[in-house]
Amino acid sequence: MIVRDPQAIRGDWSTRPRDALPDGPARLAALVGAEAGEPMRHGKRLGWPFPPGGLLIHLGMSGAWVPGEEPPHARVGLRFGDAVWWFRDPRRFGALIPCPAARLADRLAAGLGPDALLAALPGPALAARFRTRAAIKVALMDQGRLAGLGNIHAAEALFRARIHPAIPANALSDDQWEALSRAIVDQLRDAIDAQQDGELVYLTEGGPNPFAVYGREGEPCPRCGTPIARIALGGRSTFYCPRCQPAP
DNA sequence: CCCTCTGTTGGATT
DNA sequence: CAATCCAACAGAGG
Repeated sequence: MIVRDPQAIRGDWSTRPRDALPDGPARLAALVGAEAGEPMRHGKRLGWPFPPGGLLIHLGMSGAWVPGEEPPHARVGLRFGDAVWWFRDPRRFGALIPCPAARLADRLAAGLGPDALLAALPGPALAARFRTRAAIKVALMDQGRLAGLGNIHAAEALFRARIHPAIPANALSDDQWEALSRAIVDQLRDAIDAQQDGELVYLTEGGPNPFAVYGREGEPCPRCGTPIARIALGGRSTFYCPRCQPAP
């Protein structure tokens, strides 16, 4: 185990290096020699047992695990046999949280709604979790309502469902909830499939933009050709097609 | 070179 | 409540 940045090791789900665990490196070192168990996921969080210890992981905005030579911005390296896997995280919002194996599952799900893929909800159940006047796009990104959608996949799911991102969540029709329920699952499944035989991880890693509307302001909608629009919702850029996703 | 803007997350503040 | 700011850093553009 190699710790390049002790502040990547946190005591709780925090995006801030200042919330580093004081004895973080020692707590991580306690995992050395343990046999890895089956990793678990809930929303954007990971839990990885190394009984009797374990590790909770959040990649933040820019975190990734990469094998091989030490990359720039390496925070922690874990050795598995001959291979070293590096936690690389330029923006330092990612967190590695030591946690007893017995507590992993609880802490993994604490404060989160159901996982958008593992516990996908049919339309009516989805609607029940979104009784708010907040814009549907903002509500979709609230991990306490539904866990797993961030800025990119919330926008992409709304495009698939043909729903304008600024519509108040509690104003959607039954048909729209049904469409959104399917769109969320389809979006996440397709995104995961694309990553398994490609490397479409982040927009900034070079290569073409793999998304239908995200990051495509002014470009033609892939469905109707209308220029993609961009607005800010909840302080974040949101992309949509003004024709396929009509305003409320 | 310097300054400003933007960003894949999430929490606190206003 | 909804909008704004902030954390921390890099890259792009003026």
